[in-house]
Amino acid sequence: MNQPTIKHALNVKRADDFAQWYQAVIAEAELAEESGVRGCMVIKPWGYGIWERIQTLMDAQIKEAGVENCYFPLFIPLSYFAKEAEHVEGFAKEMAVVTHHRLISDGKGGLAPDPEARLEEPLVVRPTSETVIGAAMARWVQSWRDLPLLTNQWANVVRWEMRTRMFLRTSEFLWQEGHTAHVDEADAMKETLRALEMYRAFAEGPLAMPVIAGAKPENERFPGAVETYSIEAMMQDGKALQAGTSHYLGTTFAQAAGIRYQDKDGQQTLAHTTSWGVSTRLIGGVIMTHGDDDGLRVPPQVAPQQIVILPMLRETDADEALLAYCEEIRAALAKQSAFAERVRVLLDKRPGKATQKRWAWVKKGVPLILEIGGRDADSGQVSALRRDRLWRADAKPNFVAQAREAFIAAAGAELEDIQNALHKEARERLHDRIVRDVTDLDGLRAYFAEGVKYPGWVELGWSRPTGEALARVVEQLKALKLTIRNTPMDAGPPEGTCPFTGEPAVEKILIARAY
RNA sequence: CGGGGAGUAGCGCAGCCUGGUAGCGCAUCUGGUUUGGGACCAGAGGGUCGUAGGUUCGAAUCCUAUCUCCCCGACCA
Repeated sequence: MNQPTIKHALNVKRADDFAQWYQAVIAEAELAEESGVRGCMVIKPWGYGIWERIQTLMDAQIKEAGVENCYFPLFIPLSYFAKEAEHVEGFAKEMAVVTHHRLISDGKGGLAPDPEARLEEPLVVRPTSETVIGAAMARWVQSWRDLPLLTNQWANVVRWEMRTRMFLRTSEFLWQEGHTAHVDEADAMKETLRALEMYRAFAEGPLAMPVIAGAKPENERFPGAVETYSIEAMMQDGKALQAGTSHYLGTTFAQAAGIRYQDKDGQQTLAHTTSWGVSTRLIGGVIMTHGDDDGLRVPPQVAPQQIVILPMLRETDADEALLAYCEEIRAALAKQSAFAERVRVLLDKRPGKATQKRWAWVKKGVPLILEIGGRDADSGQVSALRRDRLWRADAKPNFVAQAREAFIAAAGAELEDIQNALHKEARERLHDRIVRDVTDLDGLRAYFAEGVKYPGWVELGWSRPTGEALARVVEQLKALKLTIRNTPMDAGPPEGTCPFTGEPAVEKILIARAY
């Protein structure tokens, strides 16, 4: 018996070369491309459309929480950074610096910075905005009545990374950074955890990307933070991706910027601040969570288009009637709802065969494709292809012919079903690949042994060493190319002893290879 | 930033060693034949060979510098 062979849309498979597959998806789905500038990318309409969906949905949630959007400058005076030693040390190695404000001819037909136009104080291109927002907060906060002060900005930031990967680590990236100031630790911590929970729910919901929320170990904290929390997602190659962070900054930045308020007793008191963010890295997470050997699969909630209609044009007089039929269906679908929003549907009228255009949309990962021909129009039907169930057992595309009205009525529910199916698949993978029976270093070594292709994560109890003792643990793990991801919020109490120190375990941690 | 690899048509590549008018496949365009599931035939268009210098009568090819990308490492809220 001949097993039918599926002819996949990509020529690189995940199992053969995951890194190359990742890049193939980005190229073939037209998400982004190289820009000619080191570490920077051009985000193309389909990729940016996903980012806009992320922005739209998350911005609503940020506002729901009472946080207001602002915009702060791209350029930060160098002296702002100098005020907080730990913070500047954390970012010093990767900052872009503006030193001149004018160019002159270099006499060889080119241009060069004008030595006469050197800035008295260099400006740093923001790697993050704690310092400049802190300075503003110091002006805005006078009284306990001004707190909490809840701000957010959507912006680009620059970090001069040594090694870049599209969406995962680029020199310039887009993000949202929330910055808040509070009267005390309790209120600031509450906000820190609110943001973390917002990210967790956002990843699990609109992105259909299961994550583990937890506290970062001391060595992975944001420079200047008292406590850092993260959500960690598992990619299909078993590596962890830090997909969002939330920091309780204590009074570190309040001290540096002078964010003080007069409390109810009339005392000048330092505010407690937080910061939290997610970035275009989320798109990298979506790719590596949901992509398959035919390209991307975009969760319907963040898909720029949820349904694409491909008329089977034949360059005859019949085309006009077919397009009219398709347009009726488009208009009817656009009135349907999914996820409490209008369905986003595109009638792709571009000339060309439906069969050719289909594969472009498959690679882009649009959740539903409708191919409609004259016979469908005559019989009042549509042929629907779900991106998450692309192939039939006989290795042909899994088109399902349905009565037009029935399809339209069920379209919203079907999109929600696709969203759930993607989430379920990813959630099962995550849960299957977190192992809990590894209790010592040999076990770790065996689990993450070379040649084991897609390991997952290990959850184990440890004694939470600090300082030098923690540094030794980090070294040991580094030798195995492993990192501590976080202490899951809901892991429960640990048992036994710490595999690193031999002391009683006090909490559970996740250990994984990471992006 | 260290080690390795690579930049030639939109994409994938050959040509380079041994210098002599730029090639293949896919895609694109035109015509024809087909067409309810990733069509076929014929013809055509498209390239400052990453960039800048140098050697040479002549450079994709040799030399130098530089930019960008990929892999490994270091680094990485």
